[in-house]
Amino acid sequence: MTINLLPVYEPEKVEDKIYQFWLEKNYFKAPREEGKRTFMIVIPPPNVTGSLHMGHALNNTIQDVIIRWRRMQGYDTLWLPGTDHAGIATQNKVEEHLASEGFSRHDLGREKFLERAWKWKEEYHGRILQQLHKLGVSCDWSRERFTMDDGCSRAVREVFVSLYEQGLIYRGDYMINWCPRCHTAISDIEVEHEEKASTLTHIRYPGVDWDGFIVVATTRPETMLGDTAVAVHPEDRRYLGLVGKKVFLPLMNREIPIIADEYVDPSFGSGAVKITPAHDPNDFEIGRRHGLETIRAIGNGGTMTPEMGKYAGMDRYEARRQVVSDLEKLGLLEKIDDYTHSVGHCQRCKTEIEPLVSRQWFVKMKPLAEPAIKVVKEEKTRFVPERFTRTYLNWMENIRDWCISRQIWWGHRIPAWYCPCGKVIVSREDPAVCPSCGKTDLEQDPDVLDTWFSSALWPFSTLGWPEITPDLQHYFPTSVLVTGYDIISFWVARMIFMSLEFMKDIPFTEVCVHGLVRDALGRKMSKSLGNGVDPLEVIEQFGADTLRFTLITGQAPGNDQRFRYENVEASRNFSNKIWNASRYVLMNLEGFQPSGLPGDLNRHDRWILDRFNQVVGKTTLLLEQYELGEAARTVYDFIWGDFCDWYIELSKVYLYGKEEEEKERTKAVLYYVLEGSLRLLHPFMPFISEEIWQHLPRSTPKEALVISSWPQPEDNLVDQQARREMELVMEVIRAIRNLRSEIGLTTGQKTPIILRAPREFLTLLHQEQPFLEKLAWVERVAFLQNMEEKPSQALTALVDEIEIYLPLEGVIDLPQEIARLEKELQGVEKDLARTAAKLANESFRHKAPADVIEKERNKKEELGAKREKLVMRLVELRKLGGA
RNA sequence: GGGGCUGUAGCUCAGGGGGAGAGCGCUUGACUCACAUUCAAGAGGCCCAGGGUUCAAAUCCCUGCAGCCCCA
Repeated sequence: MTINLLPVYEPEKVEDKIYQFWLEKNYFKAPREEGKRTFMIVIPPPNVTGSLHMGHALNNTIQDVIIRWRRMQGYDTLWLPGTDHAGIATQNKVEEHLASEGFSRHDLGREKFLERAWKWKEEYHGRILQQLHKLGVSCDWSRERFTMDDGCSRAVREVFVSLYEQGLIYRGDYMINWCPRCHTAISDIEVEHEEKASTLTHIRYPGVDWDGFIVVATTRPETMLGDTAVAVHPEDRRYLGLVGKKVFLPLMNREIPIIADEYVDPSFGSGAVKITPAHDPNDFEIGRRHGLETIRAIGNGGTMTPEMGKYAGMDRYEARRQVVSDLEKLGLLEKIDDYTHSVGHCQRCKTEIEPLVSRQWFVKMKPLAEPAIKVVKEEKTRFVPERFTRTYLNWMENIRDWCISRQIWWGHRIPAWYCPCGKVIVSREDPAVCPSCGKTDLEQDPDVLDTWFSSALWPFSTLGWPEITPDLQHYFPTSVLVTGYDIISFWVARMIFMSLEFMKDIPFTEVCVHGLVRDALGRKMSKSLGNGVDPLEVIEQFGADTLRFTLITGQAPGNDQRFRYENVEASRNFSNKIWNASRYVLMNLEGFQPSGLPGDLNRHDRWILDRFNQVVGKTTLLLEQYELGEAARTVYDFIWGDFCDWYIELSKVYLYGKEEEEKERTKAVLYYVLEGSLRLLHPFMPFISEEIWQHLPRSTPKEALVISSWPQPEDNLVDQQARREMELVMEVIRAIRNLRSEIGLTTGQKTPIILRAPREFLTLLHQEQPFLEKLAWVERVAFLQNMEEKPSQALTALVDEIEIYLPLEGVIDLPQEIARLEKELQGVEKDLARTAAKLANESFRHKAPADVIEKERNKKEELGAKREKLVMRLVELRKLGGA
């Protein structure tokens, strides 16, 4: 075969071609074979708001590594892709776009607006797909889904109606979080809290029919316009006589009661608090307990309501200033203190949230949360790393009802209809007439559902539920969910309780949680900072394999990572290393037909095969534990450190030598290890591994690496002796190189070497002589007999009990050599002292395990021998140099 | 206020009860017949501080300090 590989790997010439090849051959399509063990992942559906960022690249790479590995292991594998309609986020984008044309969504109307939104979805969906292809993910595209496609919509409808029928979905007037900019209610977790420097305004409320006033403090003076009471703690002596009396609400000229409630903290401020049931969650609760009136002071647009007298229509911040200044004029402003408190912001647009009372739809959470807590406590679903179990449980155990209605247009319309007679109809089919009065002018609720409502059904809606499809029966529950820790409560938790409710089963057995990809300085990547790195750009410049490998090796389970181009380059260099190692092997495989490993393997072969075998075991174990970063590093170290740096170098002695038999044997081993390494590498770097694999000669008709098998450790490849011997040989080679560099020899300047070794090592060293010469640039190896005199003018090194001399007649710098050996002696003595102390310790000898003691004894012996040799050598040198 | 994570070489980070690791950077040398996106050698660290458990702690536990995150 002709070898036509360039000396530098060019991913752009390979990746698209290979991906097309995989697609054409349908390798990603899940076979759904009865009786075969299944492995399934549903993709966390990317939002159709825009393009994919580095976090998506990481998330999808992790999934792809896992799914490719399992596919190679022979599982019936399904990775189901899809996208999310992302209600508020997408609506905002489309509205922004409209605004640039000078329209609002209301100018357009609901229907036309939705057309625009679908168009938007089509465009970005296409972009996302293309990006995922570039990344090389092996999703089953024939099963792709969208949260608003017909099937998912049917699932949403079924779930809503069913929960409503069970009384688990209800509608009512409650305190919700309102975003005045998005103009919709949002759920508790869509509110981001931020510590903010603010002020605490102390206001005097004069007594009605009693002298004096009560001081209340607030961070939001404008809400006082909607106050309907002042509350104190029932046991607060300062106010004992006042409970039940009234105060005068300034500016609004209303009288409001003084009430007593346990909730009030008497140690905070004056011990009295203003109560605004319409604009504070706690006040709302107190208001309900005491039957207080709820007065809306702030409207949906963030401006004061028409009932607010002179403040009506004023922006809430302007009203704040005006209220304070008016109070001051009236002499009712006690003081203003600096104060820090946390303020809620809209997750989507960062506008300050307005808590207000509004009529919304809610999911009753307690009954749904209980089983969801149970399955995680019983480890039916397991978080990796485990610590995220706490995050999950903490949220689930403190859960509150979920506000699911959104006052936007893009999303699943709430399947509720209102009849003028007052009847509310929630049904699976669109109703034509009111079942109670027969009227036909029914109106559907204008609101849509929280995006996460449909995402919560994702693991089963994508498999066809509510229909019981073959896919659903075959693949559900899914195997693992791969996701960032930032959406455990948004998404993971909700999938678990929805799945338990509707599938009567967990949605997945494991949750593999990863961290965020930050910028090189450790900051979150964000649009506003402009510090985001576009994955596509990295792919174009360095290739998808490189990006994938960078993300995977930079990853420790559940931890954030920084994206740095230094790491990208390291990964790029690694792919080039693999490329060139493969070139070397292929160049030497002329006329080779693989037919398994030969029977007579030499030490080098047995060593690399033993190492390979170890790496297979270790990599597999790490993947099972979702330690993908460690797994990738293991493969990296093996390919570069063992295979390239050592075995390939050793193999040159055979391949460039004369023995035909040795050449054939070496070729077989090179082939075996390279081919196996490509298989280990494939989940991490699918493109380059497939490309090279396609160039390998084959005797079996297997057609692609992607569907080949995952290597398994084999007992007959274990070889402890080869391992020990090669470690020694490598150490000797390193020691010689070390000596050579002491005196600045270049690789071209070959030197003789004199060895003196115990008998047990002589055969080994004799056999390894050509390799010592090749790898340590030695021209001649001489062996000293036991009693023979050592070379006086020479550098010395010790490996085990092997003495290595690098003769240097006349040029040796004696004082320098003595200093070097003294330094080494110091190190040896330090180690020896520690070991000796350990062994001298009686409790160590009694309580430490036998193997540890044995090891320590051996160490002591070795170190002792080494010290002796060093001391002797120093004596000789000192005699010579007179130093 | 509750919970969590991190603190290891100049930088970024792995690891983890018994002899301190990688990549990058740095120093020195080499275009050695796969690769200079390379090869070889080297310098560099009381593994945040204090206490406890243990024969043995960088590793486990507690406290503190510093930074980050989540939840209320």
